[in-house]
Amino acid sequence: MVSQPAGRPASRDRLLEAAAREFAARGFDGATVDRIARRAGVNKAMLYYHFRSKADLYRTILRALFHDVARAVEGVRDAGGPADRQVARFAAAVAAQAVARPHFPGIWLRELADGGRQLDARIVGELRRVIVVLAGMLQDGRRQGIFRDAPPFLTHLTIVAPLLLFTASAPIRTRFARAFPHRSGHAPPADALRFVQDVTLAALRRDAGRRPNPGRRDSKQPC
Amino acid sequence: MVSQPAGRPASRDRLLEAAAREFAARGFDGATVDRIARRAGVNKAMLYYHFRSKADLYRTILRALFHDVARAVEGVRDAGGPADRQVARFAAAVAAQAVARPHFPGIWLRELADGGRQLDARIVGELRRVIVVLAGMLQDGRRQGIFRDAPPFLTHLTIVAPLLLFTASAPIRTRFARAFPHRSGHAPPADALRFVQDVTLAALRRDAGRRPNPGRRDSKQPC
DNA sequence: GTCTATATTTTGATAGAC
DNA sequence: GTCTATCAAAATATAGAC
Repeated sequence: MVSQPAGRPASRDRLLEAAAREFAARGFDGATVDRIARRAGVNKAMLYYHFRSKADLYRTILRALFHDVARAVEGVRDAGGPADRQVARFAAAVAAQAVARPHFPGIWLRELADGGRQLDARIVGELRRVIVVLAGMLQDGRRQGIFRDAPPFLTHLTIVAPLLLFTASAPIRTRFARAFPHRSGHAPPADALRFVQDVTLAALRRDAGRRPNPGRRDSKQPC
Repeated sequence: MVSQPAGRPASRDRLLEAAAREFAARGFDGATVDRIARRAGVNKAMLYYHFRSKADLYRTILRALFHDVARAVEGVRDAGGPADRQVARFAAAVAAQAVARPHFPGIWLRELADGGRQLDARIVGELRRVIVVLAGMLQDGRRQGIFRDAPPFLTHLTIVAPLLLFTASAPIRTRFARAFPHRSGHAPPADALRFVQDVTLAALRRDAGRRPNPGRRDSKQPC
C-alpha cells in the first residue's frame, strides 16, 4: 500500500496485475500461484512475502476492484444533473470499468458462481455503495416526475448484468462468429452500452406501460 | 445414453448429477474428479469407465444443459400467440430452467468467464437455436406492429443476463442480507422474472422513446 | 527484497483383479 | 460394471541463504 518511487514498478504491483489476469482466466481454484509468479516475472516466494496466502492476494484484488467501481459511480452521482442522464452515465461508468479493467467481468462472474465464498464485509460494503448510488438516482427521477417507481437492486441488475455478459462473451463471439445468426457476434461495445441505456430508460420512464397483473396478491413494491 | 431399467439410477447418471454440482460450485479447473466420484457414491475409476476424461464429462453436461434450454424456448415459440406474450414466456422459460437445473447459472457464468474454452461446435449450435427463436419473436412483433426494431443478441442478453445473475447471487444476498439497502436481498424469483419481463417489453414497444442521437455516424442497426 | 530448494498434499489418470 | 492400489505430475506453502 506504500507508494512507490516513480518509474519503478514494485514486485507487489506486478503480482497484483498478473494475479488479476490469472484469477479472471481460471478462477480462484483454477489459478495457480506458480503461474501468477511466473507471469509477474518474480519468484513464487515473493508472492508469499507480500501476501499471506493465495486467498489473501485474491481478496486484495476484489477489494480494489469494487472500490474503483464504487468511486466511479459515486463520481457520476456527484456530478448531478437530470436523473435520466445520471442513470445513463451510471451505465457508461460500469461499461468503462469493464474496459479499463478487463479482469473485472470475469472475476465478478466467477465470484457470483462461487456463491461469494471469498467475500468479506469490507468488499460487500463497496458493493453496497453502488446500489445506494443507483437508488438515489431512481429517487431523484421520481421527484423530478420522469421515472416510475422501480426496485434499485433489480434495476441495477438490468444495467450491470448485460454489460458484464456482453464483455465476458467477447472471446466466444469472436471465435464462433460464423455460428451466430445475423451480425450477433460483431456488435461493438459502444452499441451494447447504448442498447442497455435505451432499454433501462424506456423501462424507467413514468409513462412506461406495465402489463396487467392477473395472478398477484396485494404485493408491496418488490425489492 | 441407453435408457435404464426403471428405479435403478445408473452410476453414469449419478456421476452426471454430482459433476454438475461440482462444476457449478468450483468451475472446471477447480472441480476434482475425486470429489465428483465421492459425491456420486462411486469409485473414481468408474468416472473413467463412463467418460474419457474430466473434460469429456464436462462437455457432456454442457451439451445437455443447452439442449434443454433450446428445447424449452422452442416449445414456447411453437405455442405461438402475440409476440409480446411469446417474449414474456421466453423469459419465463429461461427462469424456469434456472430453477429446474440449479447448476445452469453457475456453469454458464463460469464458461463465459473461461472464454468458452470447453465449447465445441455442437454446444454453440444449441446456443444458436436460442437466439434464433428470440429473433423470430422479434420479427413477429414488428410484423404485428407492436415492436420496434431491436437487435436479437443484445435483446437476448437483456433477458438472460439479469436472470442468471439474480439466481447466481442468491447465496450472497442471503448471507449479506443486512448489508444490502432496502429489501434488495429478499426479492423472490417471481418478482425478478416479472421485472425482467416488464423492462424488456417496455423497451421493445413500438412507441418506446429513444434518446436523441448526438455523436453517432450513419450507423446501421446494431447487431 | 529476492532467490533456490524442498517438504507435503492433492491432482488427473491408469492397471489389473473380480 | 465395479473396485483397490498406485503412478507421475502439479499444487500450496515454507525454510533459509544472500
